[in-house]
Parts: sequence; C-alpha cells; structure tokens
Amino acid sequence: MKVTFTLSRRNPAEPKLPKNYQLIYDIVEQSGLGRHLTPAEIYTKALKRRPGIGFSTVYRGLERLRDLGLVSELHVPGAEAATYEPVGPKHAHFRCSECGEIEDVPYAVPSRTLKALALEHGFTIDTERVTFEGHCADCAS
Amino acid sequence: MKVTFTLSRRNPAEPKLPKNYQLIYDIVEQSGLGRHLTPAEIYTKALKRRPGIGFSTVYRGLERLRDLGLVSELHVPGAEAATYEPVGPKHAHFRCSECGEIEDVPYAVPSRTLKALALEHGFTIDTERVTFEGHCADCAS
DNA sequence: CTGAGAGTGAAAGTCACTTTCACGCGTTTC
DNA sequence: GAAACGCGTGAAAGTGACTTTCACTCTCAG
Repeated sequence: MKVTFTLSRRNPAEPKLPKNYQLIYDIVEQSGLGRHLTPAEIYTKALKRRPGIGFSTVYRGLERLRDLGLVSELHVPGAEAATYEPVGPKHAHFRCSECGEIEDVPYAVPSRTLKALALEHGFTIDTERVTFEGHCADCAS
Repeated sequence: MKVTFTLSRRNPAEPKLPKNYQLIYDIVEQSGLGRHLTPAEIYTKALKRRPGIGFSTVYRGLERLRDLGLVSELHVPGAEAATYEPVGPKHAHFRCSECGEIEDVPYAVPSRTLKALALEHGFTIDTERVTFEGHCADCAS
C-alpha cells in the first residue's frame, strides 16, 4: 500500500524530515489510533520497507518525532518496553494485567481540576498520564 | 531512633515476616508519606542498619512487600528507577521534568467514573495511576 | 536433634535503551 | 563542477535497572 506523506502539509515550516524519519512516522500513523507499537515492532516493520535500516535510526526517529509532537510515547508500568501511537485526542490507557494488551480509554482529567491543582501546589502541569490496570473483557471471562 | 514493628498488629494473620523484610518495610515506613525511595536508596539505608545485606534481598523484600500490599511501588516515566512509598490514601503524582523531584498530589479518578468506564468497556479496573509532569515551584522561578 | 523449607548474598545474566564513531550522502558555496 | 560542510546513518559497544541462579545458612516443627 502506497501512502503519500502528509508531513509537509501538516507543518509547512518543517518540510524536510529525513526519509527514514518519515518512514517511521508513516508506520506509526498507519498502525492507527488505538494501536500501540514497541520500538522493536516498528523496527521490524521498517526493515521490510527499507532493508538495512538500523535499530538506532528507529530509536532516533521515534525520539525526534516525539519531540516534534508527531507521535505519542507511552510508558506503561508492567510493559517491558515503551510503546508509540499516533497523536490523537487526550485519552487514558488501560492495560490488562493478564494478557498485557493496551487499550485506549476516553478519559482525561478535567482541565478545571488541573488548573486548581497547579494553582494550589505552585507548579505548572505540562502533561498528564492516566493508566488503569485490571482484566480485559477477554481475560475476565 | 528505635521503632517497634507494627506488622503483627496490622495483619495478625501474617505474624512472621523475615527480619530483613521487616527492616525494609521499616525503612520505607520511616521515609514517611510523600517520600519516594529508589531501591538503591533503600539498599543504602538498609546497609547502615544491617551491614552485609545483599542487593537482591532488598529487591526481593520490596517485591514481597508490594505483593502483600504493605508498600506502594511507583513507576514514573522519565525517572530511571522505580520508587517505593508507604501505603496511604489514593493520590496522584507530580514529577518535575527539570529536577526530577516527585510530589504527591491529592487527586483520584472519581469512583463513579471508574465504574462507568469499566461497564462501558467490559473490563474490570484493579488499579489506577495518575501522573502529572511539568515544572515544580522551585524550578519554575 | 534433625531435616525440610524458607531466606540470603554474590555473581552472572538479561534487556531496553543510549552513546559513540566513522562513513556517506546531499546541499551549499565558491 | 569541485570542494567543504553538516546532518543522517548503521554497527557496535556501553549503561544501568532489574532478574535469575545457586550454594550456603538459618529457622523451626516434629
């Protein structure tokens, strides 16, 4: 499946992303919302499209894309590695402690609450992370 | 400072915790609510009280205490190691991205919300984790 | 006392991730 | 076009948290 890159359209001020980084971005985007890929999985997919690509390039690419805000990095306790997903609306994550599957959950701390907490404690909040753990529908049965 | 162990009072059915595990429990308890110790820090403190104690014993002890629900384990993205704190009321954590300091924040997802999410998605929620990141009062100035 | 099982410490292993470094490729500058 | 430059690249070694292994020791019920 051939996919045209939409990077320059998204951010015209940043037209030149190295092609390997575009490839990585492409892979994460194609995974779709709700999918969570580890660097190893992304590397495997990248290898198929560009044989010879190095592991370090994938790590570097993910780091860069994360800093640019083009992909989201997700650390979940219990999962052995970080996972990456396309950027999307703020949401929480649910991890099944039995099968390890990670699911998106539509929940975010109310911004009013965030403001109140920040004010009360004197800090500024840049990001919020909400993770639930339990048993998914499949494993519960 | 000599401290009497309160273990057996807390859980009379589990009167026999190995003394090294009691030591570790003691250290975490004494750190107080709001403190967050890494295994390395706990090991250092343990060494002073019981020279010769091994690293693996500390890890094993923390694991055991965590499973028994006597201490809380906390993984924070960005922090290099896990941290441990005494059990206490549910709360969220704030981590300063500049100095790495971790602070307790009195916030919990409303239980009604939890129930609603669980029902809607068909999973059961055992634990919830909320982490904020930003700049603490000291670093912001 | 005695034997089984739990606890212990040292050391080696594992694994995600980071760093280093020499090379290459494209871009810019005469 | 040719030389100079710099970012991107891949291989490989390094790092550090945690885990596993294993032989030894301690504890305690019988």
